[in-house]
Amino acid sequence: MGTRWLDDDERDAWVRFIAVVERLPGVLDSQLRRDAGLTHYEYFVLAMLSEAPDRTLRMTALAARTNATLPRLSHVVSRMEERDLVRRSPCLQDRRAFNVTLTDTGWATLVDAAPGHVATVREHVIDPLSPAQVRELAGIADAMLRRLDPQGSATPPARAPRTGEPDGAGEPDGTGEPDGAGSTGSTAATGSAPGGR
Amino acid sequence: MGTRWLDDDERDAWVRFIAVVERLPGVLDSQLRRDAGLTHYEYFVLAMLSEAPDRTLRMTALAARTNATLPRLSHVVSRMEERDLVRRSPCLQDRRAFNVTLTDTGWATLVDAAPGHVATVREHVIDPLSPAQVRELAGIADAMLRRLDPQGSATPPARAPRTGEPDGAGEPDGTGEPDGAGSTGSTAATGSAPGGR
DNA sequence: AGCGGATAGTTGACGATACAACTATCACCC
DNA sequence: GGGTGATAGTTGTATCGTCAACTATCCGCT
Repeated sequence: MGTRWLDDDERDAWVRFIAVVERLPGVLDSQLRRDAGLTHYEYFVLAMLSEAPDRTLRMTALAARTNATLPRLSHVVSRMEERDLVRRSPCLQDRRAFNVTLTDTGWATLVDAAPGHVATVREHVIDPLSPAQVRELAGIADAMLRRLDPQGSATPPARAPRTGEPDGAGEPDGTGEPDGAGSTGSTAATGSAPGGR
Repeated sequence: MGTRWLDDDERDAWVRFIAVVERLPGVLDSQLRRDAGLTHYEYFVLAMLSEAPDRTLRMTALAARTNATLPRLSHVVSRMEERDLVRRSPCLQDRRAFNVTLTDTGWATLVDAAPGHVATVREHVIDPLSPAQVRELAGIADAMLRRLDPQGSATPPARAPRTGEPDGAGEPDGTGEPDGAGSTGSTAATGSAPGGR
């Protein structure tokens, strides 16, 4: 069975796409590192936590939402814990598990970093595209994700919570909102994160 | 001046897109590492060289085509040289510069690796898309690339050779084709590379 | 000539990631 | 009620990439 090589359209799309995939992380990392002392991955961890109920997520769930492996997340969380950006606490329901919570320092760091980061994302990704292209891109990325992430663990806030529930699933505190900053703060933190709800 | 946050369409596109950007390299790397003992970046270096005239490119040109920094390329080439995949030789026209040439071993390694790699690219990137989406993707990636790489150094084979000409620009040997395998081999090597000419 | 700034590339140290073990707990079930 | 397999997470090592010097060469100018 011969290999199905890429035709001209396909090769053209692939070469450009892989160039973006290779170059974009470096751009995101260096802007955040320079302006906020964070890697893009660390930023994303903060953003995901900021949108979670009670600003808390289990390691496994956080790893899935941040598109990373568990060992990688574990190392990153250890370093972030030393900088007081997040805090680990044992999960009461499952003694193998840990919850990770955003600290006030982490929240402040995120709010600080968000405008510059969003500007970078706009400059390099969103603004060069027409509104129609932005919608196309969502569809295209979604199609790829179904192969790259068959469980759909990257964006679970939309569906049934199959696994990785944070501690105390039925938390008494009904306000999903973080204290203090109100909805403005939440949007700021989001920056590059899913629309939560 | 307030930050322009992302609206719903934009955030949706961004979150899915960044998930692909984060996950895809790992998938490409582990397939190639498992089946051919190469990283994706090393594969790409081999592929770019295989399409260059005389299978040779200067460091700077190769770095641009492979979307990498010069220090990174330098380290990678050193390792690949030890494995006899490529060879460095001083550039006669410019004594600061070096040419990198694909060896026969490197060519064979590339030909070996190509089918599996292309299959992976198809599975995760191309085949999930409709033909129309493939064309859309080329346009979208192109628009982003104009910001990420304003000089357009990623795909220069189409335009004027502003910099980084390989040694002996007017090489006597007129056949751009590698020896042996003919056009089939060339296509195989291409795999994930630009259509050269 | 020869000086100054830019370009080509290398090197070393450090930081971060992947991968493979390993521990501890859970869930099932016979 | 104890064994078995799966799950949650950590840790150590080896590798890879980035960043900041540093060397060598080239180009333009006076």
